[in-house]
Amino acid sequence: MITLKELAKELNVSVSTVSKALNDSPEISQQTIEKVKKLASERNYSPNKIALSLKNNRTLTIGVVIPDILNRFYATVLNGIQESADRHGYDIITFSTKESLVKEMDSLQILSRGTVDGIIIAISEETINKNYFNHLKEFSLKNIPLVMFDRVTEKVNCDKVIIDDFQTIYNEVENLYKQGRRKIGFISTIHDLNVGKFRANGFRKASFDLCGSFDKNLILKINKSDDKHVKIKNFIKKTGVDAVISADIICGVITINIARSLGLNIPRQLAVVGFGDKTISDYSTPRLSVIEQNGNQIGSRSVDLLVDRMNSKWFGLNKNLNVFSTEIIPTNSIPGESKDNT
Amino acid sequence: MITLKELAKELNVSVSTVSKALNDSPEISQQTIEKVKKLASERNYSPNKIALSLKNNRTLTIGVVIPDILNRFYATVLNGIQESADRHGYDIITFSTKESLVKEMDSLQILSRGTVDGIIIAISEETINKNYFNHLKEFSLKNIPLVMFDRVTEKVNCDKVIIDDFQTIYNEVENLYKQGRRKIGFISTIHDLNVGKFRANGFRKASFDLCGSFDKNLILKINKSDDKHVKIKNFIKKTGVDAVISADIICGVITINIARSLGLNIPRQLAVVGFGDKTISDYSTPRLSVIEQNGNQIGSRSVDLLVDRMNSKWFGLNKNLNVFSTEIIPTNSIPGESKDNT
DNA sequence: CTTTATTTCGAAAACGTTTTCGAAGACTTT
DNA sequence: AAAGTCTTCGAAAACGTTTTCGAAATAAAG
Repeated sequence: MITLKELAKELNVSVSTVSKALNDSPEISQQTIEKVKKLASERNYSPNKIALSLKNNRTLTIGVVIPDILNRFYATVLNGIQESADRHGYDIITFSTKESLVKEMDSLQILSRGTVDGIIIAISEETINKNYFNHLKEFSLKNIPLVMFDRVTEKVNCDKVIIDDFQTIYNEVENLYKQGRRKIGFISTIHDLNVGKFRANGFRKASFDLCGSFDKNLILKINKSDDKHVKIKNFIKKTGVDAVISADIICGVITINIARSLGLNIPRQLAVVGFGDKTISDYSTPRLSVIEQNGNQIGSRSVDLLVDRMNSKWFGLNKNLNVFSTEIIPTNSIPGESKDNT
Repeated sequence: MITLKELAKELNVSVSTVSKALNDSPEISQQTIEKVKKLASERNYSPNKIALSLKNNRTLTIGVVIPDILNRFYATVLNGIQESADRHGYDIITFSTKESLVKEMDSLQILSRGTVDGIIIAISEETINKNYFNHLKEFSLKNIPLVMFDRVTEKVNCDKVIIDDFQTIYNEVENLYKQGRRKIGFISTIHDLNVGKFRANGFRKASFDLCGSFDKNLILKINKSDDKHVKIKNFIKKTGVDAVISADIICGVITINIARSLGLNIPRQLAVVGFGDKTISDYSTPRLSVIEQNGNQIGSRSVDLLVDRMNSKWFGLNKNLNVFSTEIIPTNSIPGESKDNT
């Protein structure tokens, strides 16, 4: 790495002159500006980002903490964050907590050592279960901007980006009902998370509102250790559902495959809708109809909110720093062939 | 962020004393050490990483550049990199180039501004097609350690981590042949990449060696704009293959689904093997048998090699800095039910 | 020719650390 | 009591920038 000092020495001028010349300061004559720039470009000089960060108390870096990078949804959000951060001139440094509270605390600890200007986070499953949020609250105190997405909690005061899980599922049930489905099932692998609960609640409420009653057996909870194929097969056979909404996409695809191996025609005898990412719908024949949570947009908006807050922190735009917003990103219905498209 | 200076002021000692006390220097009396540590922990002090980076000329950060974070293989490698970097005490800063040469150059440009100690990269498709590697060669000159994985090129001198695409496919063809398959097909969506070419070559060579001849029609090339479902359906019908190896996993799953919709029994009438990630095999019924390239291990080993090289750079271990190694990570055969398991 | 204004540059401080070196004080030793 | 030895701490430099302020040199004005 070539430094200002080396350039200065070679040109027999001072470091300050070189710095000013490269920044087109009016203090420096055109002649020396050109001289300096010429050598700088020859030597491929570009300013050391670490030194700048130290000087400006600004790293132009965003910290991102997600529960699992192998989860496609979070990868998509990360992708959206990347793109938006890039647009705003920020780099990102990522941590994947593997759903562990300890790892989450470690990650935040590292990030609070001056390496980032702000943080975007979706909290881990363990954090939610243990109901422990002190490590997050500290950031408000330290005055480090924080944005939570997807996995949020009202215990922490900050900007948030979420989808309306309840309403989305509610609407989907309603939609299937209008298409004549009367025995609609719900499959969930994430009933422990609040997003999972919201989705299940949306399902329950819609069932009540539409049918006047609600059959508990129409909800299938699958745990991590369960054999999904077996449980889904039994569920279909036992309940005789004519439509299934899956709270995650994998079970949606599996449901299609199993239903077909049971000789059911899709979507005539069984409609299937999955919650998740559209690209995975390709994996099934017929293609799974999906309710997509727009991960890219969630990531992108999170960055926007964060950048807004960082700017008002630094440049003191007249914004009330104690008022936080919660943004709801709409879901998209991506038509496949696993349900009637109306 | 609380600083040494503030602690020093509050304790009426010098900054150097505080620093030494926190680092348990023998120069400082036990009494003051305790006094300092007490206040430091009260104030939740931890040293500013940026300042340390500047002082030590070491950021303890690794730059990672991948073609697409939405590609599950690269996400898995990134996951392996995360874990291993964590073990070694490094943070990572990530860039996703979207297969674009320009983005790749931009990313490397940013990373060469002192933010990272070393770089791990899989080059983009465009970079390969345009055969342009100057931006990578510069790193050798700048003496920044570089490790390439998966998408590598012999044009750049550095450590590399790859799998043996050729041999892996060769072995798989041989295996299927031994199981009695005589009309083995090969489906590829990545024929432009060198890894894709290696795989195709392995297929060709094995076909030659085993059958003494090679039928060009048994290779199906699918382009991005093609409808995979249609092309694969036609391929199966036209060629009458009794086994299919897919160079990527998505087409493997699709092949299973289409074959079944054509009334073929899997694996009796058609064996299917896919190259890729095992978790996706869950998406098909029967489960796809996969050849897994161990992304986690590829990532983990890349970090190991990089850390090795960074250490020998700083601590001058007697290692020849001009000798680079290429590590080949073995592939795993993950049994599913889409071929005979022998 | 002196004074003033303008142009052009350099010295130094600052960001937060660690580390080298010197100094002051206390304690031993003759 | 003088000289030497520890113990304990502080001043200053360094990492690579930018920026403020002062200084020198040149030009313009009287």
